[in-house]
Amino acid sequence: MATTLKDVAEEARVDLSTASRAVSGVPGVNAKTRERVLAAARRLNYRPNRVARGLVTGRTHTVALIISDIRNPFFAEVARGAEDAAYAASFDLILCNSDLNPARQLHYVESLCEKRVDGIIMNSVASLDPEVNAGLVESGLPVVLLNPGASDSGFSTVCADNTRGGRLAAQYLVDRGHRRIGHLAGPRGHMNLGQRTKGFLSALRERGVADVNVIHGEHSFSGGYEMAKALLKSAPDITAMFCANDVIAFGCIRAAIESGIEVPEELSIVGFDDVQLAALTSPPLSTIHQPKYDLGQSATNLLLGAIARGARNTPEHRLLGVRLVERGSCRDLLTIGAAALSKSG
Amino acid sequence: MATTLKDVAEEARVDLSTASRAVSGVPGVNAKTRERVLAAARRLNYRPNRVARGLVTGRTHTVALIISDIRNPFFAEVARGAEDAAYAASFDLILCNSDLNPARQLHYVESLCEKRVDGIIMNSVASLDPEVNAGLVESGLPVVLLNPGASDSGFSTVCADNTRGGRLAAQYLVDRGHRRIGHLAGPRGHMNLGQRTKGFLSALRERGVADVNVIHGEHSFSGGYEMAKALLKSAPDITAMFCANDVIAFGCIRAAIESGIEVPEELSIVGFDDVQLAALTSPPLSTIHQPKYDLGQSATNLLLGAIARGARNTPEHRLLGVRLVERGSCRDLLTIGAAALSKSG
DNA sequence: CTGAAAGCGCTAACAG
DNA sequence: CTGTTAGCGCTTTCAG
Repeated sequence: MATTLKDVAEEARVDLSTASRAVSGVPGVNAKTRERVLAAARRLNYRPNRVARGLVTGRTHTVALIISDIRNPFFAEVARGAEDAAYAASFDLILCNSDLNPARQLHYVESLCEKRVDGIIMNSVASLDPEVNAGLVESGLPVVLLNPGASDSGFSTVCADNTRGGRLAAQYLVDRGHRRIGHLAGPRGHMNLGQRTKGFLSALRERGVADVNVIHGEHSFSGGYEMAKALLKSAPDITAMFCANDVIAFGCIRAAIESGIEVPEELSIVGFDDVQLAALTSPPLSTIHQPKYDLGQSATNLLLGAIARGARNTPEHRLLGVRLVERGSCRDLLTIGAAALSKSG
Repeated sequence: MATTLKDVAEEARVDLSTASRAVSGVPGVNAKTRERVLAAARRLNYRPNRVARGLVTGRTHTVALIISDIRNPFFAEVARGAEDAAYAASFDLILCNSDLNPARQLHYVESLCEKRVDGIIMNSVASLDPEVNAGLVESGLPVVLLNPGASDSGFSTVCADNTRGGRLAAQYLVDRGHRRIGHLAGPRGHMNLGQRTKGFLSALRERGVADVNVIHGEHSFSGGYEMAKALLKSAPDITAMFCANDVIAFGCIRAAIESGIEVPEELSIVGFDDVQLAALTSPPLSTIHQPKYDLGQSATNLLLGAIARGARNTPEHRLLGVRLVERGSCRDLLTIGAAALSKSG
């Protein structure tokens, strides 16, 4: 069917091995012969078969990215950073959506190993069987985690400073006079979101704020909507809400609107991620910014480095900075004018 | 290094080929022997090498999706539909972002061919070299296009009824009294967006509306922002704007806000796609809904079918329905109250 | 610098 | 039902 290297070799009247050398560009080949082979290849419209090459070299020039859902704009941004880095190095990127489902994640990991991808970037699901995890480490397949990672997981990690982000949110809210606060935390056991919660709560505690309602749920638009509905009902007197990510915050805004609660007049909301559309919601969302594209790019470059090095490397851990972006979703309770206005309204 | 089928065969004291049959689950194997092989495989923690298998079977169980940018929420939705369909069939999905750059798209297509992916789903870039295109068709590699496609391209296509969507937008605006209209069309030569423009303009013409300003640019947030700025300056008297997609519309809203133009009071805006966050902007965006997830899923299933069938099939063309979703970004100029209000304002 | 030969790990006729 | 024998298309020693 397709023309093979053998055809090219015959056409150029050289041995298969010489054709191989010429085509893959290794040094020791006579310039004339090489040109002859290349010409023959062009004439026959030759396309090297990477599968065959992969079988002998043991490298596929392919990496995989396992995330929960590409529809979350945060991950879209990460994926783009990852793909750009992969593309720059002539690698391809396999995209996997796990929905945080351990079974689905496991399926991906196994399938990817069988396909001999050169490396994997993923959010470790806490519930990934420790035995499988150990097997993965032992297999020597380069893996970069997009979360802080269990201290000893043995993998490299790249993630934003979630704890600090959580603290920033707490500080911001408390500085503006909020004392009865809600927190939409997302799924239990999620490492990144969990750190945000941890940082948020500890900063709150340090500031003597004890009245905080934490609720868990899915870290999606509808999850945010549902958590907000529930919390708004069980604790109607809260004045501010910290959402573990922007998409949750969007769901929260929607829930507030439907409940006739004005944002930020009656309820202040802080998100996390600083997704592009955070600037476009009504009101625009104040949120913790993290470098999403860089996260994907950095993780991929780290992975690519490990692959190139070949040998088992000592894990490296990168922590990327965060900052608060102030927009219009929070009210300052300490500003007299605003306070008076609200009391009278 | 990794344990191979040969190891398993030795461990189970059978021939390599028998081990192969047992592992790949072909019928003619004694139940006892099969169990013995499977046990050995488990004991040795055997992982079949799909690369090797791929070399002999000629199938990689991998398909690719080439889009312009995964950060466009429309494509994130499409990609998820595609990945779910692939996952359901035990295929993997390689994600490629072309930015509509012909060189980058070409690079992907060649690289994917060399990697022997089983099929490709993509937005054909008009400027993809016709010769390359022909070569692709001739190669017999299954391809599904996410756009109407040049009549004769020889590929299957799956896309929304863009023309009808454009007509819907025109009708809606005209019915509400708009006569001086702008259109942010996106990049020249883009097939999907081009059809929207075509449908929009022809419906406008049929209704006797001649005063329409069309402007081209990138089909991104910043592209929308820039096109809107330019158009708002050159034709400040327009009362409505049809944006070729939602992301453009978001940029348009931002431009209007910055120019002190109120939406929808002074400027009505209609988008296209009905991206999830269209409901959350201020004001919420009225837009043409298209089934994004289904698009990706349907395209993938079509592709998978072609792959399974093996032989070259006659191209199939699927056109998915659209509908207008009315939200808050358009004003009805024919409503007396509103009109009076605006005149006095 | 080039050719000969071996083999990557697996499947697929073909005999027995 | 199982073993024998060829490869899939390519890289990579090893000689010459």
